[in-house]
Amino acid sequence: MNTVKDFDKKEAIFQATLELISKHGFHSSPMSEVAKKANVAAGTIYHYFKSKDELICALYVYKREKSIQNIFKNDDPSKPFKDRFRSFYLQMINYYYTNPKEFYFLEQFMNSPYISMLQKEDIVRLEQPIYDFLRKAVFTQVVRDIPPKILIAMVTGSASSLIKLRLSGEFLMTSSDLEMAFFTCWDGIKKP
Amino acid sequence: MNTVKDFDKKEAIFQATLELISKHGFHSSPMSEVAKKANVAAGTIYHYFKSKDELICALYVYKREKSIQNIFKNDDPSKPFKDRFRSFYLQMINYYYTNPKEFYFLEQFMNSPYISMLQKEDIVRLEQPIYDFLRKAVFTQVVRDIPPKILIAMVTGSASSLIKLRLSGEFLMTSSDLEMAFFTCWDGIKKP
Amino acid sequence: MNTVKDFDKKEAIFQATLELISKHGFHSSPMSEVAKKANVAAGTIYHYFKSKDELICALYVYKREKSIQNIFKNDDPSKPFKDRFRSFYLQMINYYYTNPKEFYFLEQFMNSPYISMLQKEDIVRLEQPIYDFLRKAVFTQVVRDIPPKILIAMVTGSASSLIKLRLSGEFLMTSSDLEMAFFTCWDGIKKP
Amino acid sequence: MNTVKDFDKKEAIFQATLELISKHGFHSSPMSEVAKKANVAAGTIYHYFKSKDELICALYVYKREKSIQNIFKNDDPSKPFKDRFRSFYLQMINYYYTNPKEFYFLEQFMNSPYISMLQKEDIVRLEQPIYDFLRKAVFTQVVRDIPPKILIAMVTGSASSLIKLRLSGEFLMTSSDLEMAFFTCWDGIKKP
DNA sequence: CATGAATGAGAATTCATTCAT
DNA sequence: CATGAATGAATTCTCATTCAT
Repeated sequence: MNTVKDFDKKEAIFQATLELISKHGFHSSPMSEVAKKANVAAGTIYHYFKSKDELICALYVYKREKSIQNIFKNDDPSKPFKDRFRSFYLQMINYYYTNPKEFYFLEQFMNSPYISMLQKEDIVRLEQPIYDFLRKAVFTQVVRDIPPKILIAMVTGSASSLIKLRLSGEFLMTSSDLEMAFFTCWDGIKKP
Repeated sequence: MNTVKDFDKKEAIFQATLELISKHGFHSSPMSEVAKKANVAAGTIYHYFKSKDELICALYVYKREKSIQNIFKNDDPSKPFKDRFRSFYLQMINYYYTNPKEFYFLEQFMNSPYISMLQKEDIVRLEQPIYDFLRKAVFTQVVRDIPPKILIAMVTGSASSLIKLRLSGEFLMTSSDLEMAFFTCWDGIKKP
Repeated sequence: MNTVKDFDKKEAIFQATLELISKHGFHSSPMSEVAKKANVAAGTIYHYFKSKDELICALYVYKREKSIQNIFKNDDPSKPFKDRFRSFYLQMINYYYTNPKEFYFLEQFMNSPYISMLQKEDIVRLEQPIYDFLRKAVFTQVVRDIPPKILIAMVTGSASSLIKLRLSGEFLMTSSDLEMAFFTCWDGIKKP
Repeated sequence: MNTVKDFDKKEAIFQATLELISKHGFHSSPMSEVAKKANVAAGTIYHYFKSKDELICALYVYKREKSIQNIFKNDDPSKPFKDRFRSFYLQMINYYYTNPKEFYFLEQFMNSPYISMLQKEDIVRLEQPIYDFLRKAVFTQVVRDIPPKILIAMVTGSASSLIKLRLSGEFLMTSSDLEMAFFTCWDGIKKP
């Protein structure tokens, strides 16, 4: 009945799962460890989620939604698209750079068989904001006339790789590097 | 009994592992299943690989090397770089599209904690061909003056996402789509 | 709030337990399911019964008593014993045939280690009506001079098996079949 | 490969399961206890049986077959049916009296939802010997013209109850009691 | 070298029971 | 009295790995 407490527990389970999986992977993150880290009993997890798989999928949807929201939070539709895209692109890199657990978890999920457990609707819904963002730009002729799906793939794919590189620590990325990366991306997708 | 047979067995184990993991993921691909699919006894796998982790890492190195070789197999250094890059980019997409098991396995590996089990040298060595390819282009001023690492990330990241999209089957990619994708990438990285 | 409601709740718990156990067995009938089916909270069950075992035992005693009462409800001591026995035998078969949940539950209980949790007195008391019924018949020499316990066993054992057969649905039992079954039993136990 | 050893292990698992379940019931007989009692590792059980349910069902089929064989082992078709039936009936009581674990296990199984997990063919096959035995007697007019299924039910049902009574220890059954029980049964089923 | 039965630690999950509200 | 979230011990089952043959 206590919604605050409920929220706290579910949130704690999410957080613990995120931390463990982002670090150790799906199969080295036993429910017992999740429980311990979340300060709940193992059985409690099963009040909130039917199974480990369901917990993982729910966490994906939750974290995916949250990051998309965050990435678009400073979007100003009144600005020129190039500026909006710049903000989007850099914010994406920045958000995941400062939230590496989210990043590692999401990437792991998207590149594993788990992704195929999601409902088609969920996948579509999660992608919607980016889809709309880029589709409108194609429509208004600011951006190359390519199927938005392809645009999304290329833009997010290149960003993901950059984030991975940056997080790896093997390469120190300056803000000038990021600026160049943005131009590399932008010059590719803008209407030639 | 002889090296040929050994090779066959090792190859069979690799193939079985690839098929299982690409489809079911790391966990959900028990050694007993690998053995069954490879037509060898479970214990036999341990003559060729110290552990499951080692098998998986060896498979990664093996398949990574093979795909890089394949992607560069038609590279003609005498041609203009733009042509070479076009061939490289489209061949990458094509190779993984026609070898989805390899693609799914490699992506899963690279986005999981397994990647950190590899030796630094291995990682560097595997990346070397692409690194050299792009570094030279930067050096000869055909391509934007960006750290090659960043270039690699952006190019391969966008290609990966395209392959994933294409393999998902949810979007039918025509050769004209691919051509546009190539230009999108090229216009981004070429010297402005 | 009041005794009526109490009665209702206890009854609802009994009914839910009966339905679940008769269908799924003792394990596979969790208290949480019982609670759900009875429309009470899990904790509420523990106001009426100390434990699951106690609930099950109480349900046995309750349902056993009820069925014995029902089976004897048309007994007319003024009639000849053969008629009374016929009515008893056929009513037993009929009662359980029309109350299969009760039957399956009672049989499961009696053939499981649960039966040994009951107090000796309870067992004796539950059996008393049948015991008296048959003992008197032995005494008045209408029935073979066999220890009543043995008579009870044979009569109820054959009836149980018939009910099981009939409930199984694999054999359609006509009223003439039942009549013959009665004679088979009667001719066996009557004074030769 | 070692068939003798294999046999020993499977047999040991069967024996351990029988002892535990006959005494404690299905749900108080954990696989870990079975393993301990059988002197094998828990995992070993799963080499022989896919699941606990399958183990239990296999044990039922195995023990059922064995007891039927035993009950008929002294059957002499050249003798008059009455004698054969007497031997059958008393041997049934005797066999289970001297093999109480088998009896308790079989009864528990047959009166639980487990029975419905068996294949129809298995059930028919297991019953076949008794069915043939009684059907022939009906055919040759030695026994009442009742559907054999009903005969089986009545005969085995009464025998089961007698065995239960005898095993309970609350009633000391003499051989004269058994003789009377036989006549009670026989006089019921014989052609009047 | 090859086998595959056997191991047993460890994983996911269940569920009777409790207790703060 | 009633609730049902929370507990955590117990249970089933999996699977990487070993080793006698």
